[in-house]
Amino acid sequence: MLDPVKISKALSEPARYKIMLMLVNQYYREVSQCCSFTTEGVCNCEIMAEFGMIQSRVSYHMKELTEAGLVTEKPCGKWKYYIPNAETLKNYINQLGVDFKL
Amino acid sequence: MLDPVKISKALSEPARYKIMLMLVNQYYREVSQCCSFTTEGVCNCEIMAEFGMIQSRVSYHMKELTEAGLVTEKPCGKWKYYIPNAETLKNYINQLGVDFKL
DNA sequence: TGCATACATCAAATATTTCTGATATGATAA
DNA sequence: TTATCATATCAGAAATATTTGATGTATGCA
Repeated sequence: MLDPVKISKALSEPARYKIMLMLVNQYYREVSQCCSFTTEGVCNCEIMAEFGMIQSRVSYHMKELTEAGLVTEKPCGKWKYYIPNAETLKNYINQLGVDFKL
Repeated sequence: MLDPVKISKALSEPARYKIMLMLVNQYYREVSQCCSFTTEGVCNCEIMAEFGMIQSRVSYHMKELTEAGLVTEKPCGKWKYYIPNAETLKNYINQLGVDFKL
């Protein structure tokens, strides 16, 4: 099911942790920076701008986060929006509690 | 203070996660396998035996766990016992909750 | 249609982590 | 003391992860 080692690894990269923080804080806004209509989620190009990262690097990290289940992708035309997956984070925390008897 | 990225990294290695599970489940026993008296904690050689790992490999991983604050060392003669640090795990979980607004 | 934009993917380079065997340190016991 | 045992540390090898630039794919617009 949920693999706490895999999620730990996804969170263990500083750039990825920062991206997760950004997603959590900005994923719901009135007006998106890219699409001309209201939407939720943060797109690739916003992450590039925020951290000064090149496009392929952002893509790589978003794939890692998505494969760990920490992020959900929402394509929107030629853009792609990312939404943090609170369920996975909750399950991860819960699993740690069970595994380590907290 | 507490660095969630560092703790994630410590937990992101399969061998280390398994060692943490072992520590949590065995750190308090009536009779130690190594010392001739009752003690708490699991020693290096028990971890070696449990997972079939060589000594330097166990030492390496225990150092990583200790430096992340996940384990506390308790020297006992020529042995060294490791005790899981529940406080760090709790703080880690708490920090994730704050950071990701759970 | 052709062009521009956004993101994905690839291969190569670089960086980092993990593993191993050798050796060092420190404690115990004869 | 000397021998032995448990653990630490080191240097090199091996394995993995990350970064980059080039190229591919798909969408939207003129």
